[in-house]
Amino acid sequence: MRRDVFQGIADPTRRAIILLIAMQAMTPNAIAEHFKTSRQAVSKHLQILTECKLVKQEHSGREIYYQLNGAKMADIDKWLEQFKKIWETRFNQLDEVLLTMKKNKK
Amino acid sequence: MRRDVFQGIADPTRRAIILLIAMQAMTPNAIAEHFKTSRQAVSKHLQILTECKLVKQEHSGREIYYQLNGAKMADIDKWLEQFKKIWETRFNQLDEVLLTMKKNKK
DNA sequence: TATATGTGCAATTATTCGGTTGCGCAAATT
DNA sequence: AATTTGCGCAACCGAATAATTGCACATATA
Repeated sequence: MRRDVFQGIADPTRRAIILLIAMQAMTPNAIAEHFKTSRQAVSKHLQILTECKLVKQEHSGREIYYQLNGAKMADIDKWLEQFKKIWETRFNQLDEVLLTMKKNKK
Repeated sequence: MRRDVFQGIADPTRRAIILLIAMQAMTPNAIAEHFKTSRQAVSKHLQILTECKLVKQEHSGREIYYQLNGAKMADIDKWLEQFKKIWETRFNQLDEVLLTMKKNKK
């Protein structure tokens, strides 16, 4: 299944997990302790987060530390950037309109 | 049903709709023309976007113009801000570590 | 070696999601 | 007044989602 970042952050539990491991890389068990759901459920969320590259694994013996992939978080920022540009353009157009009005006035 | 912004932007069609009306407010029919889905399907997406306040309506006779609520888009930006702060803190801590190492060296 | 621990994976279930179709209603058009 | 147009709403359907439970397997620990 093809996942994207926006699907990754859609679930509130997953956003909480992201926030947790943003501060410190953690194992599934350690993460699960912070929630009232089972470890397996957390593991599934981690799988989804891994699929959309929001999270990276680091193996250490039998433990697996999950850590946030900051670069992928930037994808969201990038998407938002689009709208900032659109709004800027809007304002520029508004400026032009005002300028034209001013010209026609005199 | 309680919706949040992240659920709103989770679906690719909805993101496309958001982008469309970001440029110009549009009616459901006009929006639907840009996709291969039915008007009713688009209407459902608009309903969801309205529920999470990402979109506002403006009635004009029997037509309804949907426009983007930029303020709500900022919610996403706000959420991302958290992580930027966490990362900054991380870097500051790294600075401290390097500083401590430097001190111990001499 | 036997046991405990950390993990992923498969099967199951209830719920939600995205879509279609059909309908009713109010506003425009004829 | 009759018809067309734009819209929301409800019923329905197949697919995806989130969560639970049970299991298998590798790595520590006794």
